[in-house]
Amino acid sequence: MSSASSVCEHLHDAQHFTSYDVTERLETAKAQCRLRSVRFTPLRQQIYALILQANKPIGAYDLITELQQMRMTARADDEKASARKNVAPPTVYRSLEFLLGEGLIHQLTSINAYVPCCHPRDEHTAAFLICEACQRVQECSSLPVQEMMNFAEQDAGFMVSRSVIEISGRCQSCQ
Amino acid sequence: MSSASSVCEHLHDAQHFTSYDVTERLETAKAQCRLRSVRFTPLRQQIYALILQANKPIGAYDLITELQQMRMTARADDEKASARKNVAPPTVYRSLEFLLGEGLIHQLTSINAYVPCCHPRDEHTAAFLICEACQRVQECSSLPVQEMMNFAEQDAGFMVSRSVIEISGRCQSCQ
DNA sequence: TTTATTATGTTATACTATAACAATAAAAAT
DNA sequence: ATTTTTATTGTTATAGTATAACATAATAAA
Repeated sequence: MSSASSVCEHLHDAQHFTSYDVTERLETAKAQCRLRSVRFTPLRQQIYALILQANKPIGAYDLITELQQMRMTARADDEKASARKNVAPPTVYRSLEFLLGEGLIHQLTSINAYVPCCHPRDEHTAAFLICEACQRVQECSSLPVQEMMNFAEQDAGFMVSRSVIEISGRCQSCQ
Repeated sequence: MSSASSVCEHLHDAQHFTSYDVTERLETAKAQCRLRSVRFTPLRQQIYALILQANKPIGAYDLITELQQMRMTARADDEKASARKNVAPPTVYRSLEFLLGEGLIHQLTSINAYVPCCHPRDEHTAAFLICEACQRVQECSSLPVQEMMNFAEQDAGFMVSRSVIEISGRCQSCQ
């Protein structure tokens, strides 16, 4: 069985494809949140957009920096550019929590970073292949991952509440 | 196929068994380090012993605290108990690095803690089942884990350098 | 014994994340 | 429409985890 259908890269190196992708995904996310009647606020959208645009795992404090820059340039248009305040950690951590809860992003615990989810629709246990060279991340929900979970639940009698499956190394194109 | 042989709990709740175990493991580790001609210094032994005795994942700063107490009580015998200095983070982190390198312990990245390895001999990719109720950790090198790695290497063409497979939940006896 | 190497001590700091409370904005109820 | 309630964001402070850089001490090699 080919694994192609169960692997999804988060980086698409053709730039036009990437930007198109972001808009589309944002719209999809908006629709999804409307359906669930949860509030996809401007802040949450901004942070989701930043994660989508990053094209690689992005850390919370990187997001803070980027948000800060967005706000600075936004205020520069106004007269009152002096009043630009800092973005504090809770501001982004709370939105990250929301996005994680809605299944729009994944947390990469082993490298303290976040990536968009490539199948935001359904609940799924995912494994991640993290390339240390090009920073690309492949999200896998393939058979072996499910077998791992089955092993835990059936053979070990374990009731899973959270799984962290993260494999670092070099991806195919970086060898 | 039974999974019993591929699962190893780190907590043995009969106390006498635990203490015996620690001594034995320490001796085994000493022998192993002698063979490899690496230095299993007193500090490293102390830290390894603390991790063995903990019977559950233990954090770096917990180790610092315990080390500090060990040194305080040790100095209390001396006259010069006043000169007891703090144990600083690098002191334990360096020993942890050593123990990880020698395969004597594992790092649980998702909970920032460390456990003894139950098969210190051979190189192995391991998964961990972490019980959030009783804190016990099961280390698994079973088939599904190997299949995960095979999937990454063969299907995805990935060259693995590090793997983090940590599943949290409730173990069989805690449901 | 001297020299080189390895390990530990020490100080400072970076990085990641959360607690607690205040202010604001949106939704629900009246 | 206005009040009341709820949810979100701002703000300040701090907790928790880890490493850099350099000094000292202990061990191994020459």
